[in-house]
Amino acid sequence: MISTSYPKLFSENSHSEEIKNSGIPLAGSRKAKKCINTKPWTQTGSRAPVINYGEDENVLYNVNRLPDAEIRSYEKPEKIVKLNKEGIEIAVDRRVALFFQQAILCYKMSMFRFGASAAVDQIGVSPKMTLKSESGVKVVHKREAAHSSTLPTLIAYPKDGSMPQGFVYLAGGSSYSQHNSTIGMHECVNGADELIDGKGSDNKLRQKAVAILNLVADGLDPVKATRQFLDAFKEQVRTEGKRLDISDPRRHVLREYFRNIHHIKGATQSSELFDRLIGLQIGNGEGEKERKLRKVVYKRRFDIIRHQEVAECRIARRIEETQKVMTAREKSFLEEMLLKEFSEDNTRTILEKLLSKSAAYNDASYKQTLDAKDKRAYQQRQTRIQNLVQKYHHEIDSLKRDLRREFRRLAQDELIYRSGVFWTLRKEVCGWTQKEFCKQHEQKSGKSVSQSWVSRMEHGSHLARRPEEEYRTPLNQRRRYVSLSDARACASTFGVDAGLFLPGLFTS
DNA sequence: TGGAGTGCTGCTTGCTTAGG
DNA sequence: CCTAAGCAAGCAGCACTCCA
Repeated sequence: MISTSYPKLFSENSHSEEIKNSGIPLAGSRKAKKCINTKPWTQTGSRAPVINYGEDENVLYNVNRLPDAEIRSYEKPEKIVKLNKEGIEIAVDRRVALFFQQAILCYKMSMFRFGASAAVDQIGVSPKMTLKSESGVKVVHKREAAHSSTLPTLIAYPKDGSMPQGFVYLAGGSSYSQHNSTIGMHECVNGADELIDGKGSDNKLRQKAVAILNLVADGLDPVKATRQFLDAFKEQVRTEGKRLDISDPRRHVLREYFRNIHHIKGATQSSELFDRLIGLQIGNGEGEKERKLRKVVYKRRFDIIRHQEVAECRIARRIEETQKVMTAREKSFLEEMLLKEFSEDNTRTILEKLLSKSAAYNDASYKQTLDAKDKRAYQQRQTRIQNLVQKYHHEIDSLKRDLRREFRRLAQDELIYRSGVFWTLRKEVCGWTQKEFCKQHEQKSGKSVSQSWVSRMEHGSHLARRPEEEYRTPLNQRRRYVSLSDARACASTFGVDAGLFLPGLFTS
């Protein structure tokens, strides 16, 4: 079985300990982060939301150019909902995707009992939208920032009673930003959300979702859990809808929700939707090979997703620690400095996700598009950042050292993940011996490899057989790192998509 | 000054064999 | 029979020297 030869790296035990140790208690007041209509370098959260506003683009970008009749029509509930149709569709999609992600992160974390609290972070603010015509017809749409997640603030309580007040589960990582990103829509949409979610102890969706996650922590499969969640979601929408007056705009929102849920529910019957969410292409078939592939690869994928998230939180905590002594302005300068410092592809991706901020403004091509005023602002910031680096050079040097170590570790973990996938595919999915693989590999890729080569490829997938000091050959002779080009060539031999070997990126 | 030659080092890899 | 590790060959990169 997998467990006997699975490296410690991905064990549930080590994860839950680490998550607990870096857990931070719930903060008091709600913080909202602006992510559009600012300079690109101050766009906190610009990467987290899919869209900022849910309205139809034709209206959104023409608020001053619409005919009177159309403007007036947007006072009617059904038209308000139609205006936000796309936003609602994305919101429902994300609710399901984000629940699935949360389920993966909670899977087998039986050390914790989970609970929920109201959102304390909000990425994206939502100013009102005014539709106005030349003749003076004016309709104001009050917007509210609607969280896409049912459980933006998931609280974990260690069952051993060591932290009775609990802590925000995996706060600071990129999944946390995803769960706290919002879409700005007419207030009736958020109103409908509030009806569905409830406050946590009223047997509405939030409470039901937490209950499902607690089952997941005890071993319920995240895919099954997501299907259960969808059922609960649908049921809640139906119940709330029935209670509302026919003229209530929220009723129309709920009806639109219902249509979307019905649609997604169809998609969740097959495995393709879940494959896509964790970045796998297994194929649309539900045959024997696909079934087997899912059974073994999903577990690996869940593990690496959780593992990355824990690492991200650790990195986020380390950055926060350095920021503690700084003013708010200096804090944002520090983030920019890091984005610039770690600009190689792999580290940049991690940091961008983590800080919910795109570093594109540092690219030469972007700088050329700036007008004179913006260019000056950009330059000014660069000077200030340099001053910051001088002021805190001691703290910043130490932070950079630590981050480099973290990134190296992450890269290492990814290699171990790949070698695990290799072993799984050869043994569990294809049922080949190492020698058989050599034969197949030569036939399919033309590259001749030895049995030892295969053994070395798989070395990372199991724990060391003996204590390290007992080996006479160094590690680099026993292990071969699975490079991306290796992965591609081997994927074709196994007859699977090369994406299986790549780290699973979630809803990004 | 630059190119060829030399030896050192570290890394990868196939062959062989111990051990399950 | 299958897999992992020890051993050693082969190879690339590098510093260094020598010579035209």
